[in-house]
Amino acid sequence: MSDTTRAPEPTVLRLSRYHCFVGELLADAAPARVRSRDLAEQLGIAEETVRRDLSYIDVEGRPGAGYDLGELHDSLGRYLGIDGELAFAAVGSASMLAALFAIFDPSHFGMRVAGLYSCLPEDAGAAVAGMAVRPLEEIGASGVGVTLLACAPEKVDDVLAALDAARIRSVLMLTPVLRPKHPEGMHVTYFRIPCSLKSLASSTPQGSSCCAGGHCGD
Amino acid sequence: MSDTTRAPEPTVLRLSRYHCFVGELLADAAPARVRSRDLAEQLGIAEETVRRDLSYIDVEGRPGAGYDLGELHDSLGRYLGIDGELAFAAVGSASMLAALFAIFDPSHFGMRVAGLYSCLPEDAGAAVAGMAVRPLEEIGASGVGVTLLACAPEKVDDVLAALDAARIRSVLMLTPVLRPKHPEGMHVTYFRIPCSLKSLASSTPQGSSCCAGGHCGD
DNA sequence: TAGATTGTTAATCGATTAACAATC
DNA sequence: TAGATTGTTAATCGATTAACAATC
Repeated sequence: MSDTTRAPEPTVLRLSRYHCFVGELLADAAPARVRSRDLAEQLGIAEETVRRDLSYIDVEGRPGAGYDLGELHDSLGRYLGIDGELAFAAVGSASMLAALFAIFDPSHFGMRVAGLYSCLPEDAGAAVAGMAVRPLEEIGASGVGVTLLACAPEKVDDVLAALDAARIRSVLMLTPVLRPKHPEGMHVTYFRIPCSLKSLASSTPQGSSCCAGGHCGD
Repeated sequence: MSDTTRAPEPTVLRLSRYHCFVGELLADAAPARVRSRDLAEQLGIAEETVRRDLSYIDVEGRPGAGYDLGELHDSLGRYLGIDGELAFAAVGSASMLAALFAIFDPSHFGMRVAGLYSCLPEDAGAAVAGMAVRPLEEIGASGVGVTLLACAPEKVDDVLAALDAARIRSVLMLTPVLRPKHPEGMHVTYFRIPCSLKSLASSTPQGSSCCAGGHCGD
């Protein structure tokens, strides 16, 4: 029922999980409706949490019958600022990009690669998954807002500066660096591989949980 | 001052960041002491949070003079269950492993690769960074507790089952899958690349924040 | 209508921040 | 001692869970 206040960060992360999940249900020609309980069970969270989360977006559930899949997917996408497919750029060596898209198929999640970029001269002319790898300098022309970054650690500061110059505000950072030089106003999500491995070392054997993350949420 | 209760998840994640950071300070031959304020500034958190976090581990700060770097590092490592270097295994194609260790040097974070494993027959005999890539079936012999997983999505369930059989309790999962078959009692941290990219799409241009999440914390 | 599930308010839980006495 | 910073208690903040009236 579209709460006026902005959803908190953990909620936004779950909303994007619902978006992925509902998108898959639609592709699978599943029943036309889902209940908060279904979502909750599949994603391992409480059903009250699902309803509370959905209260931030503009969708009407039907008491007794749940939510219409199509409406829910559209509304989630609208809230997340995704118009149809989410376009994003990726930066890294050609071999990193190839390895990455071997484990992550954007089309499976309703996403689309808007451009591939490398800062290595030897990657000039390379192609990954049928797409040309361009020099990083050209990223400004991509018109993209979100970027996945997996370059060598010593290049991170330069790449962030280049992304900032290209007016890219949002970056998902896979390369682990302790203290990157953070351009003003840029929103960077860090996947801290070493930190997460270390914190796993300490964890008592129990059920799952996420990143993100912090940010990550489960 | 070593609180008896177990530290909450967000705290554990920060403790592992302190461990990385203090480890780097030690390697840099920095001054022999740090104050909670220094840690807080460098990692972008409040200094009260740092002190509260450190109250869970067995270290004594000196009022007016902060913490001894060596003591702090040892105590953090002890709490996290890291004896010297943290050994971990990595699972993925040889090309994925090569790309990964090009952006992430474990030795820089006080970590050590205990073994590399692939489930692809064509990777037999391959080597990455001077280390042999072994068939996944041999992972039981590694004796390792923590594993980084970046295999193809269709292999995820099989690999998780193999890790479970090898008594590995903790996994950091890089491959995005909506609903992996989760072996009982296994602790899995998910880096959800598509979800994080989607939630970045919605984010208003502001300062940084983490993962993973969530789990990630900043 | 009866049954089921939503949307929302109130209660709980947990983590972060503030404040300050203890102390090196 | 005076100055600075720790360790801890209390206050705040925010998110999750529980409960239930509204409603399809």
